[in-house]
Amino acid sequence: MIQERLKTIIDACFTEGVESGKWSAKAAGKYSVEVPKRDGQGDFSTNMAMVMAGIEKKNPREIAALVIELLEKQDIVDKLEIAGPGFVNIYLKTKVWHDVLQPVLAAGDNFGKSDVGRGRKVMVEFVSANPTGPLSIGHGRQAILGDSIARLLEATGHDVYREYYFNNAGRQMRVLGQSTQARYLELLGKAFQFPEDGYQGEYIQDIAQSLIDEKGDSLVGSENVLPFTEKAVELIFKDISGTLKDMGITFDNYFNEHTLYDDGHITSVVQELRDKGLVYEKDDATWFKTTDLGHEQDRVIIKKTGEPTYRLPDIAYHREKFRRGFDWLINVLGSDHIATVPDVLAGVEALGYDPKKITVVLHQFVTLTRNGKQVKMSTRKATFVTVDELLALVGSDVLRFYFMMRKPDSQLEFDLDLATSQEKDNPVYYVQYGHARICSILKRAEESGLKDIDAANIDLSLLKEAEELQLLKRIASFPAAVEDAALSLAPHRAIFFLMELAGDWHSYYNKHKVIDPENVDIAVTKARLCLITALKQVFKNGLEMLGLTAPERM
RNA sequence: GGGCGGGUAGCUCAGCUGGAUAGAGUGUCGGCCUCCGAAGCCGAAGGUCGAGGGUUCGAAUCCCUCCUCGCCCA
Repeated sequence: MIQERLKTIIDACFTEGVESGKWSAKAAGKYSVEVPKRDGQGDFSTNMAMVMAGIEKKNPREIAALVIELLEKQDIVDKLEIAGPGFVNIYLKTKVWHDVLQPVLAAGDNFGKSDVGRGRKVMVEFVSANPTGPLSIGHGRQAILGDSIARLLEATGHDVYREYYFNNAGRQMRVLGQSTQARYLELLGKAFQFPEDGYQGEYIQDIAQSLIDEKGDSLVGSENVLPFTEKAVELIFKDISGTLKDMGITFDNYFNEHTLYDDGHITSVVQELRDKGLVYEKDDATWFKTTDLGHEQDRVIIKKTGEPTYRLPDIAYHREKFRRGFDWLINVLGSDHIATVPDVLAGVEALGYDPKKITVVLHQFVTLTRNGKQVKMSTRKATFVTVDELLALVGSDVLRFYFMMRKPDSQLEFDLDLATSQEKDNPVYYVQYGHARICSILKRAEESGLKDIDAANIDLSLLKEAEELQLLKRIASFPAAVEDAALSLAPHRAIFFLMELAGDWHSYYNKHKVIDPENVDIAVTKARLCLITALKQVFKNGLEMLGLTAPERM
């Protein structure tokens, strides 16, 4: 909130400098206003002079002196200095920082939210796991990543729609049905043949058992695998959505690939591409002429068996997304799906849509370690750890926090021993404890008759400790941090903000008393209560924005 | 062979669109509870930012080559 204000002021000074002939307009938009990394370099600094010096081949420190001439007239500015190679360090009057509290308290639960995304309709597609078994740890990362991106976009005013895309037809499903059928027969003591590449997880037995509970042995002679497949899909989906719900994740829509066939979108995509001369037949297969679109080779879209490859429905699906009126399409995918991306982009572009409106967030895998050794996972062999198991061990907050903590590009190592045996050292508690600690103090304040603190009648200039100013600055930077995390599709940055916020608070707490029974300076106490009330709001908003709880007691 | 993503402290990882003396957590070592909650705080030690070259006032960040790990494609 302060930084934006300062940026506006600096931009005005830049323009003034251009108009008065101090420098040219070439550096417009190229300089930045930043928070310096270390103390003693101002509340903010700008590299404007160095950028201009580079363009105009002049001495940066001389230009910096000209910049200072313009900035020192600004009323929020306290002190200016030229530093290092030509930075202009800016110190603001402390009143500026005291003034941040009242707006925060007035905004309440809305503090940190913005409307930069207003009017922008965005779909986040994620999870999209076919119903062949419980969600694995990799799906868990994707679910949490996608959901937290969606939440951040909502917080910045976007109109967000969450969608889960799946396919319950095809070979995978046939094998699932056959596996269930085999277990069904096995449980009834009949002869059975388990498919060679069948699903070996115990959940298949559970599904078979519930079929027995419902229909007894009436399906023993069935040559049709469909009843088994349908039951399996039904129960697995129920399980998946239950798991998602346990993590606070819901979808606006589950989109079945099959509707693309039923509604004729598959054939119409082929026809449309054919009309554009981008489809031809060769070796009994149908090809998409991606070489015309700058790719290395053409791709098969319909195999000689008549079955489409995955590319075709993917293209048709994305055309539907565009047709449904979304301005921004975000696909959260595991890095193993990277190969599908270029074909889809080429497809929608050929169909006349703008591929730049699609952003693919690729995330690397989760590696799981137990006893210091990596655990190998496979869905089919059922040697995986499920999200359900992890949730039972550590709960939603810890799992979400851990999975949000890393940027998508990084492989994420999830140490089972650490998550289970050393819960107390978990960073999520560090942040939540910060919130609980404030609640505890506020409760105590209330018990001593200090309530209904009204910022308007409190002398906030009494907040002059270095730690207090640090907290005020951190609080003021919250909206920008949210916006940055949201627009960069990087939830981990929001997590880091919260950890830094908690660090500032815990340090302050250990150094200064909010309520000091010995030194009963009621005015200072009131000012500090005002500060931590605002701080509590930031903790709460930040945590809840990311789907985490803000506990009052721990 | 090609594509994508990694390689930063003992370990797990931040480091934004190139900025000042490269950071956090954890681990190790040493301190802090008569005091608003010690799930906390303070301090110390710990680095050839995978290697080499280039671009420039300035490179962990951008470009090239190579090494290495993961995933995908042929």
